[in-house]
Amino acid sequence: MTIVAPHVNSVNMSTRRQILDEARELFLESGLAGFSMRGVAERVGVTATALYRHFDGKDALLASLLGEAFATFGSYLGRALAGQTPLERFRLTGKGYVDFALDHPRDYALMFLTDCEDLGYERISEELAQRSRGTFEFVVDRAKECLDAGVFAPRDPREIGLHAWAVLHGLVSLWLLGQLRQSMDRTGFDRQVELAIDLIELSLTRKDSPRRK
Amino acid sequence: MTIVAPHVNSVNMSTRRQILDEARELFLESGLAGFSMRGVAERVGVTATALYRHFDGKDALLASLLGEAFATFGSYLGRALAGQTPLERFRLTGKGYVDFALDHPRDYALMFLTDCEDLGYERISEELAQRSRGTFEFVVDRAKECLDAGVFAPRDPREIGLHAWAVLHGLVSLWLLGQLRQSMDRTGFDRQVELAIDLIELSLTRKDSPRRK
DNA sequence: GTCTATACCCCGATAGAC
DNA sequence: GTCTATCGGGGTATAGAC
Repeated sequence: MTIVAPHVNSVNMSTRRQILDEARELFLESGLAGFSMRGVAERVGVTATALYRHFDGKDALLASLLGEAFATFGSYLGRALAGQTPLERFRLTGKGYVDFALDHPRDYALMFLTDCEDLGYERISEELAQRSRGTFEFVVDRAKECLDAGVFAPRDPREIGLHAWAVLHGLVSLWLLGQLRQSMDRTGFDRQVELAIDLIELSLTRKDSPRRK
Repeated sequence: MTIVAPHVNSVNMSTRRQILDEARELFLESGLAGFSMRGVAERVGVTATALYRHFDGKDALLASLLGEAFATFGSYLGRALAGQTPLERFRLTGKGYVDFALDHPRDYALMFLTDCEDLGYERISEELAQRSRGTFEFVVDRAKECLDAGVFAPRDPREIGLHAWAVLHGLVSLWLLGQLRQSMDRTGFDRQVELAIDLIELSLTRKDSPRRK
């Protein structure tokens, strides 16, 4: 536990901030594998042990980066609210999801491609878990909108949200992990994303009344 | 640079085999994070450096484990050929995929959840890349069967295969990485897998002639 | 050929001095 | 708050014993 002094001077504040900034930069450059306390310390200009006065350890530092990543992620999804119809907002949410993953691949990897136990943020701050749930709820809400409008055939909105999440996460992670590198280029991938969103919609829209779009 | 060992005598074979077995066991117990040359060596009863007489390094050792994993994976997919109709074989392929992932989570993680660059099997043996392509071709063939039978609406079979792969990979990887642990149990996950396969089928089957099943 | 011993450089983390 | 010193754990290259 860190006890904060009653008068937080600007020097302490900026040190923490500086560590965070250098940590982020190192992480973006080198990924999780190349991310080390010693590396961060060198950039900041202090010894590695000094970092432990500001963060509880490597995991805590990564958790802070993760928090920033989730904030950015939320803003990407939020753009979908500009859509004019429930279905368009649902589709734009998917777009935003993929855009975030491609714009911030390191962050995405930290958020969704790292084993929660592997480098132990199993008991990561409750604030993060909540933020994670929150973003999922956003997707579920988009699904509910479509259900209420009668665009989607009746189904559990959480099942819909999870399915859509799985489809796009699967595609994005295959791409980011290099599994598709030898069989398609970026253009081909973008087309596959389009197709995936189309197929999700196709499987969810009701067939009896063609009031879509 | 690389020492190729095409023909090895039986004495080497058994040592090599023993290393491989202990490596596999350690990997299954501890995962990639806990997998170390020193750990393997201790189990085998030799020093760590001795392993380098049999394998080019940690990556080469992991590549061998990966090869065995792909063999097992192939047998899981192959079961789908017992299906009576093209659509059933297509669906059974998906089942086999998920079954493999759940029965052999460590292997699955090594195959599909590890960055190809992270721990450098970027230029992994061509044999492995071919095996990987081969399993994908199996899925594509199942899609072709359905297309030829008129069960699926006309579409590029490779796009279908990739989509189905992405859906199940996404679902499985969210599960294996613990992303769903707090929101559903194993039963719920199994139901979601069923749903995912249903939705894939729904989005691919032709709507004009109901000659499915 | 196969192994051991040693060594070098990486890492996370702690204890205690200033 | 930051330092030095240090521990335990890694991958792997080299030298040399058998």
